[in-house]
Parts: sequence; C-alpha cells; structure tokens
Amino acid sequence: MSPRAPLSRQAIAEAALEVGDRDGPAAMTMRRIAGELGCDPMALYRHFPDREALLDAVADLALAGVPLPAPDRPWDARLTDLLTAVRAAALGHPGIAAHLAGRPPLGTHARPVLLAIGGALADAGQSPADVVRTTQALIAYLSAAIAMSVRAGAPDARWHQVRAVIAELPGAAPDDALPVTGSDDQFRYGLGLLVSGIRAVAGNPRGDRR
Amino acid sequence: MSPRAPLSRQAIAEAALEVGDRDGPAAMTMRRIAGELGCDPMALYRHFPDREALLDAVADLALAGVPLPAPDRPWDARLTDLLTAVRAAALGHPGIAAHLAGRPPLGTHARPVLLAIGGALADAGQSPADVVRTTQALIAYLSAAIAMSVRAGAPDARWHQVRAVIAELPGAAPDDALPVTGSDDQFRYGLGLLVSGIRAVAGNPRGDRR
DNA sequence: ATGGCCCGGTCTACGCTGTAGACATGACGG
DNA sequence: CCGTCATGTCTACAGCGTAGACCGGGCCAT
Repeated sequence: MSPRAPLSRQAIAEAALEVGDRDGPAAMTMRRIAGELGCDPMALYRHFPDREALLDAVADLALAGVPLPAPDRPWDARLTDLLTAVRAAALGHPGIAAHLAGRPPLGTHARPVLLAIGGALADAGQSPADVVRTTQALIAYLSAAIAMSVRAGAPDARWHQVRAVIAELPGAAPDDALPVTGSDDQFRYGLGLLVSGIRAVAGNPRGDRR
Repeated sequence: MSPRAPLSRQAIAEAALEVGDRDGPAAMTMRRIAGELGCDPMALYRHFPDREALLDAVADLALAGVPLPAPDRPWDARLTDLLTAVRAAALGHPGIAAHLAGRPPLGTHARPVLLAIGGALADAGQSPADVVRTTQALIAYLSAAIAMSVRAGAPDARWHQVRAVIAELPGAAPDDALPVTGSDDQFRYGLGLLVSGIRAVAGNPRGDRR
C-alpha cells in the first residue's frame, strides 16, 4: 500500500552509509543495503554498475556538507580548516572511516573541497605542478590519518600498536604520557608538520592573500 | 609421492603474497592460497586464526628485507632512506600495494623499521611524545602514498583522478606538465615537505648525530 | 487507439566465499 | 600399549556479488 519512493543514487548511498555506520564496513553488502531500502538487491544495479561504484558513492557522500572556508583568510588557516573539516566529516561516520582510506574522495561532493585546497596552495605561491604534488601529499596524509582515527574500540585497533612499539625506544616516556594514536592532537600535529613544510618552501610565507 | 614440506606461517604468507602479486588482492582467498600450496583450505586455520590475520602477515612479509641505514648518518638522510626503502619494498609487490594502505605494518619484519624511524627522530631532538606523533604522521603519509603508487594500469586507478581535478584550477599548467600521481617524484616531494616540517620544529636542525 | 520501446524493479540461479565441526593420521611421552 | 596432541582433510552451511530472463507501466510516433 505504500509503493515506496523510487530509488536514486543518492537514496541508495544514504542507505548504505547508514548500514555501514551502524554495523561496520563489512555489513555494506548489496543484500543488506537493499533490505534497508525495502527493495530487491538487484535493483541497486540499475543505479550502480557494481558494488565498488556504490561504495565510492558512499565515500563521497560522507564528504557532503564539508564547510568551505572564507576565501579571504590566509592560506594556511584555510588549509588547516579544510583538512580538519574533512576529517571531522569522516569521523561523523566512524563505522566507515577505515573504508575511506583506500578510496580517495573524487565525486561530486569532494570536488569543491579538492579545488579549495588547490586554491589555498596557489595563494601560498606554489606553482601548478607543486600544487598537484602538495595536494596529493595532503590527501595521502589525510586519508590515512582518518583511518587511524577510528575510535579505539573499533574492530580494527591495529594502528594503536604503533604507539606501543615506539614506546619501547630507549629513553621513552611512560606509556600513558604518549599521545593517543589517531587523536585530534595527533592529527593536528602531523598537519602542522606539513603546513610548516609548505611554508618553508612557499613563496608567500606570511600567508597574505594575493 | 611428494609428501610436501610441512606448512608454516612463513610459507603460507609467502604463497599468499605470490598469489596476490600475480592476480591482485581480491585473489588472496583461502582457497586460492591453499591451492598454491597444494593443501586443504582448512589447513591454513591451523596457523592463522582467520583470514585477516593471514593478510596481516602478508603485509608484514612485504616489508622483509628493508635495509636499515647506517646509524652514523644525519637523521634526515636516515629518515628519507628508510621511508623510500619501505615504499620500494611495497612497490616490489604492486598487486598488493593497495592492500597495505589500511594495514599498518606491525609484525616481526616491520618493528625494526619502526624503531629506526623513531631513533632518527629522537636524534633530531624530538621529545618522546613528539617522536610518537611524528612517526604516526610519517606512517600515515607513507601508507597512503604507497596506495597511490600502484601503476596506472592497475584495477584501482582512482587516485590518478586527483591530478585531473587539480588541473582544472584557474591558471593551471597544461595537463601533461603536471607530476604523475604516485610517481617517485611525487613521493619524494611529499616526504620533503614532512622532513622540512620536522626540521622547522626540531631542536637539531643541522642533523648532526648526538 | 495502437504498437513498439525502454526504464526501473523483481526473480531465480550460479559459482564463489570464510569458516564451524567432525574426522583421520602420525609422533611422542608415560 | 594407551592417551594426548599437533597437523591436515573432509563435509557442510550461510552468505556473498551478480548474470540473465522476466514484467509492469509510462512514453512516443504513427
């Protein structure tokens, strides 16, 4: 009696994201997603060529609504805000954070973010070639950092062992004085390293707008 | 007639790596690996609790034989060499590079590498807490950069689109003048950014040994 | 009005997956 | 000689992605 709204890429991706959010990335199967929507699994193939494409759409959807910084702020502030916002958006769906690591965001929602990053770097005085290089480096850091940041209780706690190994270095501090893997503190620090590196190479270190 | 050498974690991981190398990460199924070894699939479970554990061992194995730099060289040279060597080792098995991205290397073969990185950073004058932070940042960059570096013909060519998007920035150079995603050049550049950042923060910028 | 066509959704079925649980075998220690 | 244990095998199951045939209904040219 309720003939259900027609499917769409958007609606499917949303349902998939909800499933993944609730039960982890492995739960995002065609059958479970279809169940969430109350339709036949094969219906999904009318909108996506295969499961991989659907998962790409989910990753992209997770980036919807990332706020873009005002373009009149200094490039380094814009850069920091952008990457922080992307990470926050991804962590808003902790169940699929790991899923994002191997899946660079390139869809509709990700493009403006990517372009904003590039714009900030251009304002830092980088050449187009360096903008490409730096953007890729930032995305690399960002995506792996997101994967690290799944909460400690998540099924994949592998990353947290990095800390344990380093704690064995001679002269290391007591374990509980070390920063937690994937913490906000940890992320900001790494981001700060990259921004410092960019500043050291850039032609516009003061960060004025051009 | 040939009763086959007994299985072992090492032998199984090697077979799995060979399968993944040859036919891609999705081909590393319990049945295919067992087939490669000429044994029953269930035999693998006598040596690994489940498939995930086996794949962890594969990731670790890919890092076997990474050369450690001489400890009397400056910290930044050691750092650069280490990360470059890890990347080279991973790219020696291009079929599974993507597989490594979400799977930080923490096993037997990876530990000395991790400790060497930590040692270099300590020599750079970092506090133990900063060593942990920086190491994690480096590993984050490294693992995603490896995932980016699978050759362009690989099944997962997603990363290469980053370049295309950035090429649309106003004033960008012609597409073929931009660095190739995941190239050696690209990797070195990002690594250089991080090292510059470390140097800017470090207490021992000249890189002398302590 | 009518015939054709296509779009979106459904159904069935196939080959493959990870792995639980029972069983065989052979080595070893008492 | 018997029990115990480690190792490898076999069978079986639930679940997976998806190919291919089918079906209703809306659209459009005639």
